[in-house]
Amino acid sequence: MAATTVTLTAERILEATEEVLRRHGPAKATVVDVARALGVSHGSVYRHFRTKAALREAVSKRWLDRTSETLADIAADTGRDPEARLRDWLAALFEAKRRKAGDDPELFATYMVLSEESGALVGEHIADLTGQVAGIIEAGVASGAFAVPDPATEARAVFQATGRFHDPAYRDVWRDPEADGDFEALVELLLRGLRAS
Amino acid sequence: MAATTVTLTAERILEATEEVLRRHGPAKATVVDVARALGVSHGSVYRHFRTKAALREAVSKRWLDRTSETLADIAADTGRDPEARLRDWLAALFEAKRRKAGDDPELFATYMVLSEESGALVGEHIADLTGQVAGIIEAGVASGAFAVPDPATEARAVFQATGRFHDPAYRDVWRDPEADGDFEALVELLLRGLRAS
DNA sequence: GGACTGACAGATATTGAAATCTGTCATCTG
DNA sequence: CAGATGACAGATTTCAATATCTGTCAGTCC
Repeated sequence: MAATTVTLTAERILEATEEVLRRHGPAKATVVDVARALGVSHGSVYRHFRTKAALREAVSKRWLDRTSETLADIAADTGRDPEARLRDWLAALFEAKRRKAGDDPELFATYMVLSEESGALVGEHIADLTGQVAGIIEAGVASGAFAVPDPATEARAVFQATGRFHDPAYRDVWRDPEADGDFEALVELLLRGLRAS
Repeated sequence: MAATTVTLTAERILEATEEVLRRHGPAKATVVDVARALGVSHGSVYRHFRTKAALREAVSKRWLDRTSETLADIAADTGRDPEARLRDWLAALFEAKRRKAGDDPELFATYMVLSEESGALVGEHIADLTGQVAGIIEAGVASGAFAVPDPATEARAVFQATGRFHDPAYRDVWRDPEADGDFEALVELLLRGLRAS
């Protein structure tokens, strides 16, 4: 009945899962739904992903990695002033999270249930991002723009201090018009703390 | 059967409600339970509090106010160095929240459901605390220890930046042994940002 | 008469039976 | 033989009946 039977790959399953999640949300999306969307039996999905949790994790990882790469581009742009880079990097992080929460609330919700069930993956993602910040701060210390004893520690502090603007738990305040002003004020305060005195 | 019939006051009801909440938690505590604990009918409770939500709110307000007063003492101690005062104030806030979350998890949970349903009360509490921080920063500006354009804005930024150490949503990380080091590093970064350069 | 009670209506929560889902695996198909 | 299937057991979710709770109020009791 089917025309060309395309091979069932992990990639195709992830694509379909994302679509199902977008439509049904994490609470109601089942692997049976995913299989139905692909026109295969759910047993076939289990050939590629050992559990439903693994599938959810893979979807979230892809999603997390996309953010990470965009930011890495900013962080790695060594031609630019470290201070401007850090400012942009933090703004890009805030903007990315805010946009994703607004555009795909259901997918975003999936990511939030993930945070609770799979600390490891999220932990790695945060370590990755913190590492990017540390890189920018190191460049700033090298150029004399910043003066701090340990860039890694400061990076952690900066990341945690800005939690309100990237932690999913705060997604509701991102819609508040005051959020942008608050963000600016906080970033300036942090930059003053990093600068050489 | 009862010995001396004591008058039923709002205060006594709050006391009993706190006890019921501590034992049953916010999800299972009913006003019938509260009435039973006091040996009265639940109709009597409604004479003092118009709704269950109002009762919950009153309990939480008392609870919030106690924290507020302790901190106000530190903030108002104008004899001391503003920098040390801010450091202590933030540490006291963190410590108070951490202790409450650990000692009375059920009461703490009550406060968390309150945050979601009654933004106004929590908003006032936060405005109060932010005001205390602003006071300390103003003193610092006056003494020349700090150099910032607008103490109120900086106070907001400081309060938001330290959210990880006082926002109930983060109660799980407060148990992490790394939390104290993270807190110290963040406070130092913020203080450097406030200091005159 | 003012504080309290308890019966009541409508809203909410609990419960247990039925439906659905997850994850496995013997079997089939190309 | 590699990949897919669908029947199955146990876990989880859904749903509707039942029980409990919230909030009101006419009436009781000092």
